[in-house]
Amino acid sequence: MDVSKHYWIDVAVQTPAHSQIGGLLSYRCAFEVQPGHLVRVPLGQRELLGVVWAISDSAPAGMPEKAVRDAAGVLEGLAPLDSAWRQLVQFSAQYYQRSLGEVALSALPPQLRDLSSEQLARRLKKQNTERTVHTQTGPALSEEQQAVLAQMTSAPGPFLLFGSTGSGKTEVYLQAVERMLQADPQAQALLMVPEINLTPQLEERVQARFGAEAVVSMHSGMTPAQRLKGWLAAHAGHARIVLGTRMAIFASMPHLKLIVVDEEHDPSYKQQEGARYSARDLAVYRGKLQNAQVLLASATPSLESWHHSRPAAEGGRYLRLHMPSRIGTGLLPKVRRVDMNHQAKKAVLSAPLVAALQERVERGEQCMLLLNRRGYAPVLHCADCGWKSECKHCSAFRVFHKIDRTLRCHHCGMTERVPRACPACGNADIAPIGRGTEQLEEHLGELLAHVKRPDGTPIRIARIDADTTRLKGALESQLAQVHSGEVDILVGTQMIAKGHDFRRITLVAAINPDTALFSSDFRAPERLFALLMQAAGRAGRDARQSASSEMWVQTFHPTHPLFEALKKHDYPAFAASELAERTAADLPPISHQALLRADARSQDVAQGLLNAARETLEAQLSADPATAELVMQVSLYPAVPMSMQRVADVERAQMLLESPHRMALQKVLWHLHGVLHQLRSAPEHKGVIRWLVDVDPQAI
DNA sequence: AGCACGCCGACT
DNA sequence: GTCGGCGTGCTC
Repeated sequence: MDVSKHYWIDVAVQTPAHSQIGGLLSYRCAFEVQPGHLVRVPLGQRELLGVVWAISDSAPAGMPEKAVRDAAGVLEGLAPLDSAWRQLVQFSAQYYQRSLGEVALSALPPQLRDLSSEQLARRLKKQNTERTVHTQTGPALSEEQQAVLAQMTSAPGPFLLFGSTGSGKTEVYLQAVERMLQADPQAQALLMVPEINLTPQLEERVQARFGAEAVVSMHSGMTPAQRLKGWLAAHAGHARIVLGTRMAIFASMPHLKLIVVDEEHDPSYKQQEGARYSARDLAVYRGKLQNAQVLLASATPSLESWHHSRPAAEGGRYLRLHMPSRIGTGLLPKVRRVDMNHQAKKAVLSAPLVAALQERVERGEQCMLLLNRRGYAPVLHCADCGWKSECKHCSAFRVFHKIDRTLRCHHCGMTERVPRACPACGNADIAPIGRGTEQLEEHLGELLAHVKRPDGTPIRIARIDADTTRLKGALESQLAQVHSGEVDILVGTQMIAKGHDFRRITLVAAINPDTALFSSDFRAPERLFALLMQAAGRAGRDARQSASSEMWVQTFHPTHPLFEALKKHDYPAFAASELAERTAADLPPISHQALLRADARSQDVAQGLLNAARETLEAQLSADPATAELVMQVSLYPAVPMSMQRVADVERAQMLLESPHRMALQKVLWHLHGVLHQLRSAPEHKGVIRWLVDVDPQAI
């Protein structure tokens, strides 16, 4: 391009979709750039980093030419982001209803924003070394593993690997990566895990196999400098393997050839703020875009992926691969249900479970108890006047934490010392209701105080939940204690059920899983089943003890089909019955949903905006023959308060949109966007703080 | 979202 | 008399 005369560029900068400048901004440009280059551009008083999206020889239409400002400069030495990356960002922005710039900029390492060209040049120089992969030979594969890898060579995918816990899925990932790296000297692979806690152990294994040089990690726990370094290495193609959490789906990887999504059912793959993307769904999209193989894997797949992997003749789009057997002689633990109807009233721990725990500890084995409620008791109550420990700012109870004698709101963080007497009537007799992990730990200590380990030392009980792992490194050190055998019984929330390979645990118990059976959230049973299967997978990982390992479930509904399926470790049966219900009720994955949420000072205002938006939208769509059909295809439900109606003095309401057609839903959402802009300034909607759209919400 | 400008309360 | 509260409005 002729440098003497300027031209125009359209740039994505970080502006939210609901501001008036949600789209691309135009600048005059006197230096040479290509789409995908990073540039600095003025906006108001500041100078921002932006991504060049388009280049044009003619001035932008619709604005006076002198209103167009000059781009300040380009980040030199950085290859432009390729078109696949830009398409991924563009698709995400559109699908999840955010501005292009917001998605693009949040996909880049934050440090890139405030780096001068000189600083960047120094970084690039340091990086600029080819890195080699040193592949160690992996273990011999089972027949099932070999069959899976063979299928991956003969079909394009995407694949859903349905493999039970302990069937050796990780080894399949590693060998798939190995094969791909060897076939193509440039190829890159992306391995995703749901949680940051799970990256170190996979990292260790990947580095042991391929050498530390060629592997980088990407997750939110890294320092800004580490993030930049890893990002640059992936962007340059030097990092052959990227390992990370959901954010890694946006890593710039020009030679991407394989994406693995481990534990693909895990809700953590769905971002819950900003652009609410599903990294798992984007992985499938990105695979198509870059012609990379996509492998989703789980022992309890999401019903979405299960449904998509039905036989092709029935419309399935993924190829389902099976690995049913546990490696070695290991067996899945026996599932035992305890009918709590036949236990002492108000007992937290049933007598047979207590006896089993004692027996295991005395044999030198470890046990794990799951209770999905942290704190000591979920609510404090006055028997005299009926006062309960409500939070002033949220529609929730403050949880009693005995350890520091506080009442804490788990939603807004409001913390107060426990009152000595009832704040409403002065009665001194206030008591906790219900149990949390803290109380379970205490209670267990009392019940088993007399129990000794085989070496005669006293029993040791530990608790792991969000409260005990608040400090950095706390989780690691606590897990290490479990591994080293210092701990006999581990009590915790679901964070202990995920992925940690505890070799000596032989008994896992779910203390009170019943609430999920009758939840208003239609996905609650699916999540419970996955959690219990995953928890069961924690028991008996050591083959020598797997024959005697057990998964206990305390329930008032022992014959519930969910527990029947769990007992048989029969995910397909569970999935079939859930899918039948979803089909009958027209719920996802049969239909598609989106939520429009409004936050306001009052519930009326929040609902008012949503209902006005619905009515305006339906009127507008019906009036135009080109869009009238959409009204028939998409159901818009009346606004309702969210299940957590008030958080930190903000009232929240939501409106559900549902459609059998994904595209129709998308179109309606974009119209809705315009309608909300029209409505926002009307006086009756004063007091609206914000609105947001959640496409494919995972909880309603 | 930032960041300005702009008009009313308690402080060196 | 100023410092500063956050309400409205604009940014290629």
